[in-house]
Amino acid sequence: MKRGVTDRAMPSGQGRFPKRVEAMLDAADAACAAHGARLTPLRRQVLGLVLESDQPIGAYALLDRLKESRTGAAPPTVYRALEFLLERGFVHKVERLNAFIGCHSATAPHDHDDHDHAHTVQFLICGKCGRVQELEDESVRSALANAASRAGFAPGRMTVEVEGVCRDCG
Amino acid sequence: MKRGVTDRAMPSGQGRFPKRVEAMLDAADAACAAHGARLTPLRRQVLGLVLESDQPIGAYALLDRLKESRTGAAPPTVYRALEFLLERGFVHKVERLNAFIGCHSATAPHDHDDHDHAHTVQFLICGKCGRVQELEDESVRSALANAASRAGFAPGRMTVEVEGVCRDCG
DNA sequence: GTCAGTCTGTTACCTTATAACGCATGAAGC
DNA sequence: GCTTCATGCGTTATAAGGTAACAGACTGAC
Ligand SMILES: [Zn+2]
Ligand SMILES: [Zn+2]
Ligand SMILES: [Zn+2]
Ligand SMILES: [Zn+2]
Repeated sequence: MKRGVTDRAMPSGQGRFPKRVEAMLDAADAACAAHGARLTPLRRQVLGLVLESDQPIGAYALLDRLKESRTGAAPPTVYRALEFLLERGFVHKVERLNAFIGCHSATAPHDHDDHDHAHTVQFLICGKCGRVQELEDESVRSALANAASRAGFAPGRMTVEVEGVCRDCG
Repeated sequence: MKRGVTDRAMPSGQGRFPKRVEAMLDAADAACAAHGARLTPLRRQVLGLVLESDQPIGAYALLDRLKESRTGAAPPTVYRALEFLLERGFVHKVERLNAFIGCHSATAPHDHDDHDHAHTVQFLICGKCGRVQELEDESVRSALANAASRAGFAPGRMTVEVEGVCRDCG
């Protein structure tokens, strides 16, 4: 199916997100602009969908939502957008869940250009409610960096995921 | 295809592993016996295949090897064996790679009944050679447990995976 | 031997992710 | 204007990872 110019000029899904999400999207947009990257309508929409979910969301669940407004959406559509968003640290992948979650520090209004953070992630995964909380604990990071160094290992991306029971579900 | 009793009595793949692997298999067997668990021929074979690989190995790669001697092998065959082996801590899953690796401390001759260890794993993943080294760093574990507690989170299984460059590849 | 529980074979299917190709858009240079 | 190149996306097809469900075979207890 061919798509006309109007689809670009007036992307569906635009403006549909709650205010708090739109604010984060604007912050992400600004952060992109500052680095010569482009938060295209598609990427913005995917990021919005991830951010409005209070739980990690799978790629195919995202795809289903995308299809509501983009008739041509297919797996590569969402995976390519996710690739960009992961690279920039706007979203993270929860490996244990094969699902994606928005990063609140990367999309904070005061964009702290924390590009390294994109690749050093710590999650607390509640096995009851399914919600995931992101940590940024320096003692964990440094303990891990030290342990790696002691093993003669040059550490890069770090994934830390703890499954358990959150405060609300305790 | 139907299989006779002879296949059980003389399971293919038996005795085919290198000595160091057979020693670990015997240790695992003993550990199972001590807990009333059964390291069946299939489970032993799958564990042997995982252990003889010096890299993490995927479920379907295991399946391919299994098929060489077990004509009826299908995905559930290997996944069920892996489920058992994961539960007992004889193998771990590397989440970032969707692959499985043998645990050397769980299959050490002097079986230290480290059942908790099954669910608290730390890996150093070399992005060049693909090999994975397992850590058991207490400072990382405790830093993570503390961070979780501070967040009101009751920690359970912990997954720590660091991607980088190993000593040999540095 | 019979029974219940466990383990495995077997079929079918679902979920997650990527490869490959080509068109559309937009900026850069002539 | 017209080319040229890079990027983003649509589209099709397929790879890779994982489970459900049911039935038959085995094991150990009675
Ligand atoms: Zn983050
Ligand atoms: Zn919870
Ligand atoms: Zn281990
Ligand atoms: Zn290496």
